[in-house]
Amino acid sequence: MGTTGRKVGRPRAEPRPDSGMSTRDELLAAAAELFTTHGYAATTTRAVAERAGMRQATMYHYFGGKEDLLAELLESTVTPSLALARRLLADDGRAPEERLRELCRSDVELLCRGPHNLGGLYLLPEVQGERFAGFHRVRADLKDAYGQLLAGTAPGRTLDKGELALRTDLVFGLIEGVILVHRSDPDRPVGSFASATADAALRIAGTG
Amino acid sequence: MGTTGRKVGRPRAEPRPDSGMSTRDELLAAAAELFTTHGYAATTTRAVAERAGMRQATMYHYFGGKEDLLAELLESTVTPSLALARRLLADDGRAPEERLRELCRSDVELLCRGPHNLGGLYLLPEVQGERFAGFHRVRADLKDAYGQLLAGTAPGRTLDKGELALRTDLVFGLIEGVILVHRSDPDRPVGSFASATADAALRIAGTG
DNA sequence: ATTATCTATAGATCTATAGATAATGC
DNA sequence: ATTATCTATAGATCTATAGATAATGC
Repeated sequence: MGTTGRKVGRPRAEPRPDSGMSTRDELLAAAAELFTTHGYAATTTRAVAERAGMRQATMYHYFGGKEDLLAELLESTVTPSLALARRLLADDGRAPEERLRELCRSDVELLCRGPHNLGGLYLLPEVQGERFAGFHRVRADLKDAYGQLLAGTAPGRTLDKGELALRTDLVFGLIEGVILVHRSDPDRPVGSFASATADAALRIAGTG
Repeated sequence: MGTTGRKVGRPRAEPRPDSGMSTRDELLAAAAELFTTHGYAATTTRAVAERAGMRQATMYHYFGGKEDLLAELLESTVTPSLALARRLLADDGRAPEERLRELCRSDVELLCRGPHNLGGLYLLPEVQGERFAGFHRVRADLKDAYGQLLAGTAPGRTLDKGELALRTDLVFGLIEGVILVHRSDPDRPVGSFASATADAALRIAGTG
């Protein structure tokens, strides 16, 4: 269990310095990079495996196939966001506006940080398939959390249900739209952009 | 030149009622449907051709390959939008806010109307490739038009260049984000949604 | 003995081209 | 003669499995 590479098993055909990640995580990282840049269907299992430093067939020791890689990546991008949303919903001590702003800011950071545009996975057409129901459930829960925070935001005026749902969609759309903005300009400084987007979200919410 | 189908050339193996469209347009329509639902790489030339009612090889009589189909579809979705933006920019008679609102509303309608989610083509990862430089140029021009209208919108306060660019990105991101909103709820009534989105855009622009 | 990896490959595609064919047009 | 289509196919993949191999662990 030292810091040097695992030694059990046949050695790789083309050895590499230890990345520190597990082989499984190396495969996920390679898939993330290739899926976001070339797309899911255009990425071959061979490309993923060799980017991760092994031969094509070896991938099947860790994953049942390409779909499993995408499913796991998708859920890993949206799960931390839902966790934060739940914490914020439970936090009575702060004004709903502040909590909504923080959720927006954090999500923009999540979508824009990281080596590859991981958020870009949302854009893949394959994601619509019900093979990825797990992801869709988590995403729906997250959107629901946005809606609840947003509802608490306008105590003065009463918003009817339809109006509330519409504003939730617009705010959620703005945040997910960030993926496209980030794709067309990946080098933008993230921090100030996240704050500005959160401000814009609050203006859409109606508490400007 | 009657309204009945063209008769020249070998008949199709599986005849169909005349759709009224040219064969070329039938191929484009088939490609639009399949690209938006299954993605570009996952769509085979055979699938496109057969959806359009002919055998795979016949497609090559009309297009050089799959890429040509996507390039033409992409440009056709963004070109009408740029045309409207240019008309609005030239129209001194109306307030910039009103013109920006109309551009936003029209773009949301364009992205949401139509049989398939044509706007969904923007989301395909392949689109980033420089093979589609034509599309990117038109899209950049469109974004520029948004920026110019937005600049005219705030005559009171002076926005510095960076602030203006940021707001343009946010407004443009909101509009393109509509593609994602529409994808997750395709049956929403478009008209009122377009108006609401345009209002939200103006709030982001700073002229609420 | 267990493990992680390798090599090899069957079977199933998919794209693009070559060349034949069945209509109309002249 | 021209045209739109067809059939057939070469060549290039790609996925997933079978089975061998080269390490460590006991």
